[in-house]
Amino acid sequence: MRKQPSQQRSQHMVGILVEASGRVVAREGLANFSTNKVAAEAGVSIGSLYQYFADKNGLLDALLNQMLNELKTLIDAHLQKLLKTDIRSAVVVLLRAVLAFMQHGDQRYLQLARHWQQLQTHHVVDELEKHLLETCRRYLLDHMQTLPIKAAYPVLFVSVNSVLMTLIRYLSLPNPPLSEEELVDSLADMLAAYLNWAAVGRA
Amino acid sequence: MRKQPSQQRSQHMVGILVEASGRVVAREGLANFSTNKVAAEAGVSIGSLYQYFADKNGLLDALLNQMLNELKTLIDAHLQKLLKTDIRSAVVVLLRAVLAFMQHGDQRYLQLARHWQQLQTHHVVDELEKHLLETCRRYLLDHMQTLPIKAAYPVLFVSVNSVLMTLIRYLSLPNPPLSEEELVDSLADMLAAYLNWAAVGRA
Amino acid sequence: MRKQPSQQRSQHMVGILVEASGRVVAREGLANFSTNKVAAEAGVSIGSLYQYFADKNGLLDALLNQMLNELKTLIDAHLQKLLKTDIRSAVVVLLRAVLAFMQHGDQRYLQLARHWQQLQTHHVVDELEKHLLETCRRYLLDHMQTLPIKAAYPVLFVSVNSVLMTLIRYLSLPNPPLSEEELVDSLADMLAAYLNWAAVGRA
Amino acid sequence: MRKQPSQQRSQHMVGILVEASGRVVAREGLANFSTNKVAAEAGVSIGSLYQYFADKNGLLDALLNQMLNELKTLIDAHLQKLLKTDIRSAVVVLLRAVLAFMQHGDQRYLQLARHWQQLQTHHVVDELEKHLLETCRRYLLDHMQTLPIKAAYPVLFVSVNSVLMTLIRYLSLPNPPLSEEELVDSLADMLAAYLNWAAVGRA
DNA sequence: CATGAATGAGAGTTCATTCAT
DNA sequence: TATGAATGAACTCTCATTCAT
Repeated sequence: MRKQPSQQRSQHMVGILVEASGRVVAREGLANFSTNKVAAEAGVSIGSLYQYFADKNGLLDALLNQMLNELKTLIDAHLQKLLKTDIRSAVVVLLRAVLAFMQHGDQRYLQLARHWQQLQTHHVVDELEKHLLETCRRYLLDHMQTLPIKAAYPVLFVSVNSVLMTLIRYLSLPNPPLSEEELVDSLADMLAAYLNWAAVGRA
Repeated sequence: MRKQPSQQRSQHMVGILVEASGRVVAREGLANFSTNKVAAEAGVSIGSLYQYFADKNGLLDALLNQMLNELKTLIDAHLQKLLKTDIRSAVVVLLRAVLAFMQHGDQRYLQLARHWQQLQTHHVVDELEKHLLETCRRYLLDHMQTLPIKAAYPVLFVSVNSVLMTLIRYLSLPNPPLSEEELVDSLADMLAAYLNWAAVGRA
Repeated sequence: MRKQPSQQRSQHMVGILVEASGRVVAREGLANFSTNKVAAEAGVSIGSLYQYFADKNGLLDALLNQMLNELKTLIDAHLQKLLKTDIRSAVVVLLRAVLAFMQHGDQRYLQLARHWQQLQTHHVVDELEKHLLETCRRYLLDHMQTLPIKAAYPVLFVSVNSVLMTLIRYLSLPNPPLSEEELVDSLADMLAAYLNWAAVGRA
Repeated sequence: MRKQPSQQRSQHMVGILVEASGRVVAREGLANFSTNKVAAEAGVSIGSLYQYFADKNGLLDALLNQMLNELKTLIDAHLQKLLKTDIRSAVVVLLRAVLAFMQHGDQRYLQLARHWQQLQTHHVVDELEKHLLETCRRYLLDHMQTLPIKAAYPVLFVSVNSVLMTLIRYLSLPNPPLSEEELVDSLADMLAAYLNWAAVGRA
């Protein structure tokens, strides 16, 4: 059972452990991530770790949630700006921000993104998808006139996931066969073409 | 050095072990895949397993290659038909075939697809991508007149991966929020819109 | 990295494991020495063993170092006495001490001595040889007048190894064809004759 | 049970297997010596191997016996010459021959000599020792006048083993701290000094 | 007799988790 | 609560030996 951190010390401890997890993931990769290493990295006993996290997955859960929240914040930070531009520019801005986010600092999130499949917790990807879907929906709502799409769910699902998953695939490549510029541009082109088509073609 | 035990018995044993690997992967997932489980599943001693496969990765390699070859065959089987239709129909046909393939039987390939990141041998995904890229290129070459795209690499990369990765994402969802029909249609729409745009927009 | 568990408990555990290693070596020989057997012999889990020793060699290293230190102590304990007597007596005293040491208790050290070749860590034999060589050199220095040898390395090498290796050979014999007395006397005679000759013959 | 090779084919087979064993030992070392490798090296099935040799040790036994016989032959080949010279020269000649023998060709015997301790079969060393002892005895008998030793067993034991074991020790050193010349000379000096002393000192 | 596929005990090692202190 | 020594099941892989063909 995960402990309900009701006090400051607990919160503090949880923070320290998640931070340590991040460093371990960044330094050793997900494959070499272990509870003992996290405890050592945090300068905390392994016993204490288990007071705050039910098991190894709990740590990764928390780390992923942290990532999720930072990503949500990132998106929301760009939201007002995004709502005012055309799709292509919006996608470009968003993708550049996400790419930068993934690569910043010690790359802990890059490691997670590259291996999200083996993480039990799909809920993070689901949540991120949901957030993006809603952002999308809002965008389309704001652009009803130029892009009169009835925001059909399948269109959004395919749009969001194509971009997201292709990004992850790109980040997984040791020697990417195309530059970030090219990737971002192409994805933006694709999405713009798709949504424009969806607006016009169905009109 | 592994022995290269000759002919029928070997092939038989190799087949049995790969088949057992498939069942273990299907039942327990890639994370819980182990040589002992495969040997037990195959009703064979662990020693025998190591007469035919150098190590654990050899087993996964074989399983992945099997999948790769079946996928290639699947694609090539549809090739002539695909070359004669428009993009949208081509994508629809291909996706339906791949979806059926991924879900048939015990879903062993689905497990592999979901966890392709942790497989040492990225070469299988890379090969599949390559095969699809070439198929794509050939298709575009055959449709030069209606789709005069200079087959820029980024366009192909984004096209192939958007479809492939979104498919994998869809197959990973325990409760997919859209039907296969919807998924296939939307992906086809997107790709058609993108490639048409690429042809026209750049002309 | 092994933990460096601190102080008493550590030392205790290390002691227990080295002691158990000794018993296993004594009982089963070096060829059948295994980490699992040591853990079982120590009444400790295999996991615990690996908290204190990096690997199988670590265990043997410790055992060998123990032996090395005891031997060094043994030699040094006799040093003052040795320096005051003639060579023959010195060799006799030393050999008797080493023989007793090798045979005491469960003969664990005898096993090690017999199989020193297959120990990765030749450094123990080398160290012992070095210690003996230095003791020799010091002895000769103290007896410059009666034994004016320029302490040529080959002379020392042959002296030390002849005695040491013949001793090991003797200890390896299940039914020695001569008594300890006879062995010790003969070796002492040989060494005395050699060094005297070296002193006189080269003068 | 070892098969009694009563026919030519058997003899031939035994020879082939022993020869193969030699090559495997030479190439891979004693630690990596395995029955399967020997069978493969001999171009014979592992099953056949076990028709001629009871177990792994049987092979090494045979190999050691081969070595023993070659060494005996070597000694005997020098016998007449040796009997006519002084001890020092005799030891020098013998040691040079043995050193050359150990290092010739593919060094299979060097591997065996370096690891004789872990070979179950001490009887080979025993036999060699016996042969050398008898050769020694005969030598002393022939030199009764200049070396009137009553051929006491301990003297012979120490003489033979000092030389033999120091030689093995020398051959075990990866970076010998003295040259073969120095080794041979020093051992010869030691033995000559010892036996001369034994003759004179006891006279 | 020859074959060589099959065996399986046993090797070294890891790591998530527990529990006495 | 905090600790961290202790646990042991599970892992990958080897190799001497057997036995059905």
